[in-house]
Amino acid sequence: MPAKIADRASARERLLAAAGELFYEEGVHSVGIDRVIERAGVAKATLYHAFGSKDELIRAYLQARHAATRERMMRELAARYRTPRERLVGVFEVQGLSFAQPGFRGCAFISASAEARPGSTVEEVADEYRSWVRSLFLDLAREAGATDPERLARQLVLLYDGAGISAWMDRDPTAAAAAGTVAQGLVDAATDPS
Amino acid sequence: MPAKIADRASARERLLAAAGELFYEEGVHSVGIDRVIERAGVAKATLYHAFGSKDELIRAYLQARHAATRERMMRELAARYRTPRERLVGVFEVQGLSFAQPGFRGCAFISASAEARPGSTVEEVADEYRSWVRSLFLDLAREAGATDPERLARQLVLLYDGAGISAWMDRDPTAAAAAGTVAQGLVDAATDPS
DNA sequence: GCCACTCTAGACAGACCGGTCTGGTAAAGT
DNA sequence: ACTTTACCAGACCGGTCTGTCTAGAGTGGC
Repeated sequence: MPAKIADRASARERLLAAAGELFYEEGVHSVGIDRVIERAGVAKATLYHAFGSKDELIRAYLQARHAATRERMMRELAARYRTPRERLVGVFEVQGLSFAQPGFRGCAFISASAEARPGSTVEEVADEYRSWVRSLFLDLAREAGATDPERLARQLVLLYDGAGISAWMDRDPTAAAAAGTVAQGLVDAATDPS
Repeated sequence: MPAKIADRASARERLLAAAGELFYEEGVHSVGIDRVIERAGVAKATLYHAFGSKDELIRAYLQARHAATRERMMRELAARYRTPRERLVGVFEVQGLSFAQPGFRGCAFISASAEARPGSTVEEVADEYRSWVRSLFLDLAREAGATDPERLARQLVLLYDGAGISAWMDRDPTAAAAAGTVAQGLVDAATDPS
C-alpha cells in the first residue's frame, strides 16, 4: 500500500509539515530526526534523500516559515488597510493575530538562532528574514512619505521585535497592540508635515 | 597538590565562571558537562556534589547573570544620572555599553528560553529576570511622576527588548541608542504636564 | 594518629544523537 | 514483462549526552 501517487508528491511535504510542528514547538535542537520521521510517517532514508542532512531540513523549515509569514502579512495588509500609513501601523495588528493563535511560541528565527554558531545555516536564513522585516517597514515608510524612512523603519523594527519578545516571554498577546500605539505616534511624527 | 584552601572555596565558583562563559557563548544546550568541568579544572563528581544536576547549574548560571546585570545597571544608573527621568532614558545608554562589549551574544535569558519547555527551570529564572526589567522601568516611571507609569514602563520594555534583539540578530550595537531616542520621546510625553 | 571532608581521575551505564546501509515493496514508464 | 524510481522498515555505527560509581589523595580538626 505504500508509494501511492498522492504519497509520492507529499513525502517531502509531510516531512516539512512534521518538522514545522515539532521544530517550532520544541526547538530545532531538542527534536531529533527520529521524531520527525515518525510524525511524518516516512523512512529515514527518504528524509536524507530529500534534504541531505538535518541542517538542510532546518533551513527548509525556516524558509517555509519565512514564506508563510511573509505571505500572510502581505495578504492581511492588502485586505485590511489602504494607505501606507495605515499599513505601517497595521503590521502590528497582523502581528497581534499570530500572538493570539494557540500554540504561539515566539519568533521561530529568534529561537532557532539562540544556539546557532556564527556562520551557520540558521544564521543565514535568519538574516534573510531580518532583511525582509526591515524592508517591509522601510518600503512602507517610503511610500508613506516619511521624512526619514530609514529612521522610522528602524524604530518600528525595534517595536516589532519588542512585541514579539513580550508576547512570548511574558505570555502577553496584547504586546502587539501596545507596540502599535507607540508605532502610531512615531508614524504620525515622521509623516506629519507640521 | 589538589584540594588547597583556595581551591576548596573556589571549586563552585570556578564551575560557575566556566559555565558562565561556555553557556553564554555557545548555549546551555550545546555545551556538555564535560566541557564545563574541563574548563573549570574540576572533577565531574564535584560538579554534581555542588549543583546536583545540569539543570541546577543552568539555574545558578542564569541567577548569577541576573545579579550581575542588575548590579551593573543600578551602579551605572546611580553614577551617571540624577533624576528618574534621566535614568529612564539612561537605561538604554547602559544597555548600549553591554552591546559594545566584545563577545556580546544577545540576552542570555532569551537564548536560554529558546528551547525551554513550559514550567522548566529556565522559564522560572527567566520570569524573575523579566519581572526585574519591568519593575526597573516601572519604579523609575513612578518616581518620574509619569501620568501612567504602567503604560510608560510597558512601552519602554518593548524598546529595551527590541534593542536587545536588534543588537544581537542584526549585529548592531547602536540599536540601544536608537531605542533611547524613542524612549526619550515617550518619557517626555508621559511626564510633560502639557 | 585518625576521622571527616573535599577533592581528582576516570571508568561506566543507559539513553539518544545524526547518518548510513540493506532489503523489500509497490507503482510508473516502456 | 521488465526496469526504474520512490518509498518503507529497521538494523546498525560511532559518537555524545547526563549522571553514577569506585578508588585514591590531600587537608583540617580533634
